[in-house]
Formats: sequence, structure tokens, C-alpha cells
Amino acid sequence: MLERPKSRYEQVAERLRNDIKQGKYPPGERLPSQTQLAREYGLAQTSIGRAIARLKNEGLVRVEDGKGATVLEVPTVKRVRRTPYRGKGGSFAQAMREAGLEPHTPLAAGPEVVTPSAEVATCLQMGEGQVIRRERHMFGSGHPMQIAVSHIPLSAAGSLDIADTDTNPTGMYERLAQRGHKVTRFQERIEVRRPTEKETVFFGITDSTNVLEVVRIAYDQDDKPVDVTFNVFPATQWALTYEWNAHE
Amino acid sequence: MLERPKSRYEQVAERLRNDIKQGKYPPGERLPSQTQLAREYGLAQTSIGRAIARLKNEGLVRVEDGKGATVLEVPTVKRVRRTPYRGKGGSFAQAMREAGLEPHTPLAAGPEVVTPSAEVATCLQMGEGQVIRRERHMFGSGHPMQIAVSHIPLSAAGSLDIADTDTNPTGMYERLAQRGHKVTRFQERIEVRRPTEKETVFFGITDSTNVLEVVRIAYDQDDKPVDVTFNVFPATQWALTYEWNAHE
DNA sequence: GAGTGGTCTAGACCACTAA
DNA sequence: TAGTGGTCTAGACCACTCC
Repeated sequence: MLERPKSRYEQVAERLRNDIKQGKYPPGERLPSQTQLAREYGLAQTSIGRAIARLKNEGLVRVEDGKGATVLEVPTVKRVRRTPYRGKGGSFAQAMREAGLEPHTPLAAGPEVVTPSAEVATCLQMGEGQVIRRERHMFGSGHPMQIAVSHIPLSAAGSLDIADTDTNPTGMYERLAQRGHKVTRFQERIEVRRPTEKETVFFGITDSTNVLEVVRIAYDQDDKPVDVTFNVFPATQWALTYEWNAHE
Repeated sequence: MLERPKSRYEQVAERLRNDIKQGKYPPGERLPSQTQLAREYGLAQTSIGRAIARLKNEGLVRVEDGKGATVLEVPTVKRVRRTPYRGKGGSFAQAMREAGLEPHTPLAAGPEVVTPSAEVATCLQMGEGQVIRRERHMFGSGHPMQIAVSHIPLSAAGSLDIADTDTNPTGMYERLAQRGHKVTRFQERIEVRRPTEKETVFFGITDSTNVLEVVRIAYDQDDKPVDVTFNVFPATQWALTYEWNAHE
């Protein structure tokens, strides 16, 4: 099984991977068409299609119907989370600038009062009641990079106003503190999963390309959750970093 | 593009996914053979093969040549990292027991003195010199769960003895402290990548199944790196959790 | 031996894009 | 209209497993 020579379509995928890495097909460029590659490698078009499907799943190329396969630019973005958290919001903008990209984070939905999903309700440990939901779509130099959806229990927030003007979470935490909910503890859970349909459309990826999901929950002084934020990004384009001190 | 009905092989994959989730094919069980499924769904065997390949990449089934597709048990394991780090080693064993699995962490290689790879040398900020390398293969109730490879600069360790008896890193850090290298700061970098060939064999996954790589670097009181550990696990089976306090 | 999955082909059809 | 990628088939061959 180890000795078995790799299948031909995998060999093709590997060569294309190398060609891309070594700049033969730079970002933005089109790969040759599948029929052309088929002639070149002496294989059927179907087999070339399998090879290209691999590159697609790995997030190396983006394939459009009737056009062809375009090489993606994959600047690996570093997202650094220092604990305890000293920064003043803007972790995304900073990561973008460090990667040489211009950040842009428009509001995509909300703030609005909604009934939470089962998962959100579980994270916030609430039996009933509503939450304030806000969704941001985040771009780096025009390319979709990240989706962030945050939820605050209406009971803690008081009213919609709390999420009105600010775009970063820090401002919101200050307002929560004024209402008697001082944020004292954070938790982030990281998982790899298949994307939802909405996410495939936004990121322009196949539904077999994985995404990273980071769920951050903020707790107040009574250890009650007051905010849960879902961050989603294409798995291949990001690296997450956590830093902390050994002895508190 | 959105309205287009899904391809038939994707529909098959989705139905099989549901059947697995709902217990029609419990863990350890075999799926029906591809020819049988082909008859059942009125498709060609090749198309069924595509559907099953999807499940394989998602880590839902394991396919063996000449045998068939077996449903994998996918207990999602939670790995919790509290910062500052209070635990006494054994983070893996604890995570296993919480998931109802019996931990087993034999040494697979080392401790041995080797010349570090370029990546390891970069992490440890060393120009020249050698490192002590140790590789552990970690199992949960017999199933391969994780690979951990740690490197300590020989200059900091003094001799091989430092890594001799202990199996957890905490003991090693105590010895490093005795030699004047007190560990004060940690950094963990998380990435999703394609597995190496060794990893596909160990975990029994396809090379298109992603793995999570967590690189932990420990720094001493002079901010010199004294240990870098690479942890690798199948991406779908794990969830990483980080916790910290807001105001130090 | 019969059954399994994995690969490959040749040809076909469709939906899409481009000129 | 010609070219693109995506899907599907029918049939083939191989390496493997189980009996």
C-alpha cells in the first residue's frame, strides 16, 4: 500500500501544486484548460478533472463554470490572541495590515433582536428570552476573509442601543460594564467543520473545503455568559496564535 | 448556481451522512458495497464511489481495499488549555478520560540527539547546534488520536538525561528550571494542513483529510525558546478550547 | 474463486462563458 | 458558436480480502 505508485491523477495534482508554488502559474492566472492538460499528460479529461478537484478542495484554485481554474492568492493571515487580552479591539484590522491587506468590515445584518438558535442559547446558558444579533462580513483588500456573528442576551444589554454605533466588541463590553456586567473571563473553542451553503457562497469555496470556526464566549463577574461570537474563516488561509504567561 | 439541484452523487453522500448520524449504520459497521448501493440508487458504481470518497475525506468512514467502508466512531475530543496553565501535565490523558477513552501514550522515537530541521531551528531561534527529539504516539482506547514531537536545544538541556524518564512536559520544565531556564511564557500556533504520508498511515486517513497542527513554544525568563512541540491530530475529531481571564 | 474498492477511458450531455 | 468545467455511464482492469 505504501509502495504502490500513486495514481496518475494524483501525480498530475502534485505537479500542478508544484507549478503553482513555484510561480509557473502566479495568483490570478488561469490554469490551462482541462482538455489541454489532458493532451499534455496523455490522460482523459475526466482524470484531469479529478486532479483539479483536489486543488479546489485544498483552496489553491477557484474554478468557475465555463471559465476555468484561477490560481488563488493565499496570503496566510496570522491572528494573534494574547491572554490576558490587552489589545483595544481591532484584532482583525491589525492582522490584515500585517498581512499587507486593507481591512474592510461592513455590517451585514443587524443589530436586531431575535430568538436565539439552540446552539446560541446553550452557549449563553439561557432558557428563554431574546438576543441582540449582529453579523459582520470582513474583507481584506476586497477579498472575503471572515464572517463574525455576535449575540448578546437582551436581558444583559437592556436595549438595542448597546450595539448601535461601535463596530468592535471592546466598546460593547464597556457599556455592558456600565450596566453591571463586567467581563472577567473568556473562552474560545476552535473547530474544523464543513461550511454552510452561505459560507461557500461568501468565501467562494467548494463545500468540501473546510472552514475554521472560533466561538468566543465572554463571562461576567458572576460567571454568566454575556456575549457569544462565532468567527468563521477558510481553514487554509489562517493561522491562529495564542500567547500566555506561565505563572500568573 | 444556487438554484441548481445538487448532483446525484452529492445527494447520495448526504443520505449516507444522515443514515450514519441517525444510527442506521452504527460505528464499526460496514456500509453496503458500492455495487449494492449502485443498484439501490440506480446509479453506476463509479458515481457511488465518488459519494463514498466524500465521506472518507470528511473522516466519517474508513475504507479498506477489498473489504469495504467502515463507519468510524467520532467522539469529538475536547482539549482544554487554561491560561495561565495550572494543570500538572497530562492534558491529553484528561481529555481522553473525559471522552470516555482509555489513554495510552507510548514513546515512538527518542529521546535522541539530532540536527534540527529548518522549521524547528527557526522556532527555537538557533543558528547551529543540536536538539533532543522525542516522539510520542498517543492512543485513545487503542485508536490513534495524536502525534506529539518535542525538541529541546541540547545547549539548554545539557544532556539526554533530561528527557529520559518523564513522559509529560511538566517534569522536563522542572529540570530545565534547575539548569537556569525557567519557563515563563508560552505560545501556541494553530494551523490546518494536509497530512504527511506518515500521518496518513498512522491515523488511517486519506491524504485529502485535513489535520490540525498545534505548535507550542515555551520561552524562558530571557525570552529564549527552550522547547517546541508539534501536536498533530485529525481535524474532525478534535475541538480545542482556550480559556483566560480578562484583567490580569 | 467471488467480492471488494480504486482507477481510467471514451463518449455523452448539460450549463455556463466568451466573442 | 466554440470553449469551458461538471456530471454520468458502461465497461474495463488491477490489487486486495475472505473463504
